[in-house]
Amino acid sequence: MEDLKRKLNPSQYEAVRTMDGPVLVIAGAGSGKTRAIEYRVLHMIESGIRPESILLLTFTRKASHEMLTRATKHDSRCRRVDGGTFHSFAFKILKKYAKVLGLSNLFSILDESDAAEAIHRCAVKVGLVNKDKKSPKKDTLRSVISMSVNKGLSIVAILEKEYPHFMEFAKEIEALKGEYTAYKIHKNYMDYDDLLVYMKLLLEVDEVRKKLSDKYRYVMVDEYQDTNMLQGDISYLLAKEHKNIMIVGDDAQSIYGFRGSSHKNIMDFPGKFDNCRIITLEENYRSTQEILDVANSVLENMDNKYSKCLMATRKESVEKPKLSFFKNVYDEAAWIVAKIKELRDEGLDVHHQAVLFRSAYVSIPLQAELSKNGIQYQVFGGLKFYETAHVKDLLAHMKVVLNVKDEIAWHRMLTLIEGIGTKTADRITEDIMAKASLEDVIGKTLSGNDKFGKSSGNLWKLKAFLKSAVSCRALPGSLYDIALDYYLPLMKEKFDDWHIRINDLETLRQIAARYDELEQLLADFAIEPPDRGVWKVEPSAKHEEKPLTLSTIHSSKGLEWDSVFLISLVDGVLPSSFALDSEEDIEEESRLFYVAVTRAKNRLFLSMSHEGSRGGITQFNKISRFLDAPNVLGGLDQKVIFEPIEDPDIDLDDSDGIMPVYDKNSLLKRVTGRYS
DNA sequence: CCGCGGAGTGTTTTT
DNA sequence: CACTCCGCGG
Repeated sequence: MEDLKRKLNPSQYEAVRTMDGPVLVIAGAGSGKTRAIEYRVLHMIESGIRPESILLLTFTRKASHEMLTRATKHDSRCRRVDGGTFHSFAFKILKKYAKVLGLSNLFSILDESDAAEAIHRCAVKVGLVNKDKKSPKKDTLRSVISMSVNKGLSIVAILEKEYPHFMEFAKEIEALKGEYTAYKIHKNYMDYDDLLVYMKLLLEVDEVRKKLSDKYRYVMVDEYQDTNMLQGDISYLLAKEHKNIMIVGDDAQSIYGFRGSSHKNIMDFPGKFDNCRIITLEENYRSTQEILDVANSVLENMDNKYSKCLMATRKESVEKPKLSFFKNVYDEAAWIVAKIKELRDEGLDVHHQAVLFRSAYVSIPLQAELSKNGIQYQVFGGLKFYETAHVKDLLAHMKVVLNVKDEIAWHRMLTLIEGIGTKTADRITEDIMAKASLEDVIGKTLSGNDKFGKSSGNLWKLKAFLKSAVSCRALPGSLYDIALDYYLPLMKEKFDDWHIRINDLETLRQIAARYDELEQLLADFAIEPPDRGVWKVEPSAKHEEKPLTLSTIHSSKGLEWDSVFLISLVDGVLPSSFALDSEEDIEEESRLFYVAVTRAKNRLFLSMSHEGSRGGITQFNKISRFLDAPNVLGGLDQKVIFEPIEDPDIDLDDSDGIMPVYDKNSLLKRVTGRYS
């Protein structure tokens, strides 16, 4: 106990010691909330609480893993604490209890593009694919329906705010939403939202809720400012019986509004329970005051209600945050890489440094520069490799082995085959849907007669693949191997750049080989997708250096580094141009900036480049509006590294006075040896 | 009915 | 500028 008191400040200590009843912890950036949770888990277990009865819900799998690993170092029993994301927890529970809702516990998860595909199928059924009127596309429909589910608002309300020009389709989309829901139930599909919707529904069943409350006596939810209405409801329901719940969050770091999260959740929490204890962690242990000043002054400039002002506990300071301007992104990338190497040479390993950005695409020039310099890096956020067409193709071949009714997967597989288009694939899929098992599909649907016209000749390979797939359905690694054997020729047909794409499949192979259950592999891919692997650097990376982190700001949440580079601080990138017409959205962007800045412990480098290209033409980039304010700029050390200068060639004399050597025809002759 | 080629469009953040 | 949708030829 004395030990705890020494390791924690009074607020943290209070949070750790308060085990029973509802607790709200408002924790500013860098205030040691991870530490508080870590020690709270530890303290609970040492006080005799069974680790299995603790549930730790976090926003990303990375976060929960990190927390539990740290606690496990002190006490190995911490490993038995249950935790994960809301989605993965819901999946786990639904596997066990789906039958209570009348659903099958053998369901497949639809990721976003699968869901869009499914919605498209329903849209065709409902007649929402209009030729004359410009009807919304499948991705738009998916997004509207999902937002309406997550925010608990009507389709009309969502359209009003996000897609007013599609207002005339409101009734049809409302109908589509119903159709889509029915479709998923019928086909044993769940999309991401369903996991939460059905989890909540389950918790509303008294018997189930009591059972789960008996098991999970203590609930903790981290990053609560990023939960949406459904996740909030799930949290209340989980604690309804015993009220032992601690939520931790920071309204100034709410950055997932686009997904329906609301910092109102955190404000409303104390009202949901009597005698909710509120603990505030204010002191910042992470960053220097100079860095915090930048963060503070950006929030100051918003007309919002963040009362918090971060105060550093650290007194020493390394250097003032620096703002640098460059001519173009290549100069920016080159300077950053040079700086990273400089810091490394001073003894700061690259793995204590990170480069953060608003959108993944702005990191591409930097990635090129890093590879050129042989620096290992790892990218978080942005396009996931499991979302790429080739990975989805291959996974489809594994999905149908698990769930014969997965018509989206069947359809995907079939259209890969030459001679089979949408229509034929529809017909075959329909036939498959009437079969009870994979064996039936092989024996009946693919029985060899040519009821599917000229494409039938190409189906025998599929049949052969499925035959061998049946025999190794229990072994994800082997299934992967035979699926690749079958898919590789198709992939070479489909993609010119298959030799690059095959790297992702190799990653997939390594992952698949680690699983001994197909179902778990596929679920993890949908719900807790692995990050893209460490980028392999040419021949020999120097003695297995841990990689540099490149990350979207969203994915950097909760993490910290000694030195942070925040790049592309251009108005239209951060804040994103999508946010510009809504005050509310711009505020969220400013919180994003705040999150980014507060990741840095000692050094912060802000940068932008002036030469932008939008839609083909170059334009002059303006500095992010968040920086362009006296109180922010005042706290920065500014360097104009490359002024946006004119192209030096312009200063050369032009060709006046030099006689032409070629005309067009003689030039052609000179170059090609031919006259036109 | 497949598949190719041209036109057009919108381009973020994540489970 | 990459991807999707549409229209046409085979």
